[in-house]
Amino acid sequence: MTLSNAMQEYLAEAYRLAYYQNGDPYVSTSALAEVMAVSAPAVTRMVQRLKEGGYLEHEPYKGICLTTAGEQEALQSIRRHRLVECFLVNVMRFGWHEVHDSADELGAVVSDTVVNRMDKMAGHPRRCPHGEPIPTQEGHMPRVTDSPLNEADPGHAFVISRVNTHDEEKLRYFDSLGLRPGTPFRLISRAPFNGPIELELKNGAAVIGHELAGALRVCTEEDFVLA
Amino acid sequence: MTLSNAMQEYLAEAYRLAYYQNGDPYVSTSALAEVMAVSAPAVTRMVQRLKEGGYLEHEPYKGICLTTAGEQEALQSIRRHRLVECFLVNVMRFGWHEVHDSADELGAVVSDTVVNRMDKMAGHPRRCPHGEPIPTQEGHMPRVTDSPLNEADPGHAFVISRVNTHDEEKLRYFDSLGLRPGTPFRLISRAPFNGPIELELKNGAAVIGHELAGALRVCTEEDFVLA
DNA sequence: ATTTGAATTTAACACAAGTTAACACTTGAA
DNA sequence: TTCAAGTGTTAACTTGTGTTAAATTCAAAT
Repeated sequence: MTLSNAMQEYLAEAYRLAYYQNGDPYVSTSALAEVMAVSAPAVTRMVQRLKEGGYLEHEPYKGICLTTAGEQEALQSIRRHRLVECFLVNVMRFGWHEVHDSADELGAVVSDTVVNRMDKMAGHPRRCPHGEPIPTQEGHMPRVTDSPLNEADPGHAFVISRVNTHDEEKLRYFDSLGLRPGTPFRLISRAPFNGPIELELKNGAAVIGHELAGALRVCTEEDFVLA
Repeated sequence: MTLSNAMQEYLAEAYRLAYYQNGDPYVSTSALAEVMAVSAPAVTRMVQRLKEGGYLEHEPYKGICLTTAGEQEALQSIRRHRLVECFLVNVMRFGWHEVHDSADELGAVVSDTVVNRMDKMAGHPRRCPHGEPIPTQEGHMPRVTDSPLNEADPGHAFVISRVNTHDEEKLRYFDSLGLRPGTPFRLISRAPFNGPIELELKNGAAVIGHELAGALRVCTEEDFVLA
């Protein structure tokens, strides 16, 4: 069976959801509907088709779980998307906070030849502009070790690892504060009861709310370089 | 009314057909079906929808004819396509003979922002890699004056203006002979009865058949630079 | 002037992907 | 233990784009 673009997108999103919700590998169909901005029944039916193709398991009323084949398709799709993002930012000089939608559209159509050329021109990046790791051509997703900023230990030095939102407004705000993947900083304090979080950047301090901080994942300087 | 990608493609192809078949402005639906690689009824129905939108006139059993609105849409679409081709060739260093299909897919999805950036990075080109003129952002198609190589006067100097085929094999062959848009040469002779055509290039001679020569359009050195 | 064959249009149907509305399952609390 | 609330699935319809088969129109040749 040949996978349509829509099918690949479903697989990719399912993978992303499973990847973030560490623990059980099941993803609910409604979560998928949410991220795909689509109705729940649409998801259920697509899930059935993908199941017939052997790309996932479906435990009714419980959730879905990608098979190896499905995972591979998802990884190829994610790779395309992230490399396109890198190309748009590193080569075409768009802002890292404004490329997600364009990359979505382009990622769906570019041929492997073009993607590989983009990869080369972007300097064989290891992470996308939002800090997410880029799967290898062989379909392996690098592991990253990081944690949400609102759970990190005060007093230590960190680096922004990933910025985990596609909300354009939030991204612009982070960018304006100088908070981008790779930015080093020191975590001064985290006020109790989900209070504000105080950071010290290279040039100046910054304070952000607890919730917003949840979108930022941080790690140590050494951990930032991927294995 | 908002135009789907398919609609834009129909308009663009209709424009191209009308542009090449100088003389009457009517384009037959079967010609459209041919170039779109689609059945005739599909064309007829789409033509009706586009007519309702005011993008073309339809004289049943005779052919279609774009309105000003339809022409503008077509030109925007053609512009996108050709700029993407230029970007793939000038910036990403693909061969001019291998980019048509990729450009088709990409041209359908890139946003205006991205196209304009591509335009800039490609050096604001005046012609696509096959020599076709690029419509302006305001929707004006530059006129080019050239004629088929198999009708040109022997003994004079020319420049390849356009290479008028998408057949990958032919393009590769032209490329291997050094016959590309912009290549200067002298037309030595044209054998009678549609016989072979003899050219003198910068480094060496070349001989090509009458029919193949029909795909090459040539002009004088001065005419090659667009107004 | 008819006829006949090619070109064109109409009609009927296929299929992918979406929607809303109605029905089915699970589960926590009375 | 049962049942109301919330989730998940099935069914029926919509839209966009394609198909093939049948009918229609045009025009050229007898």
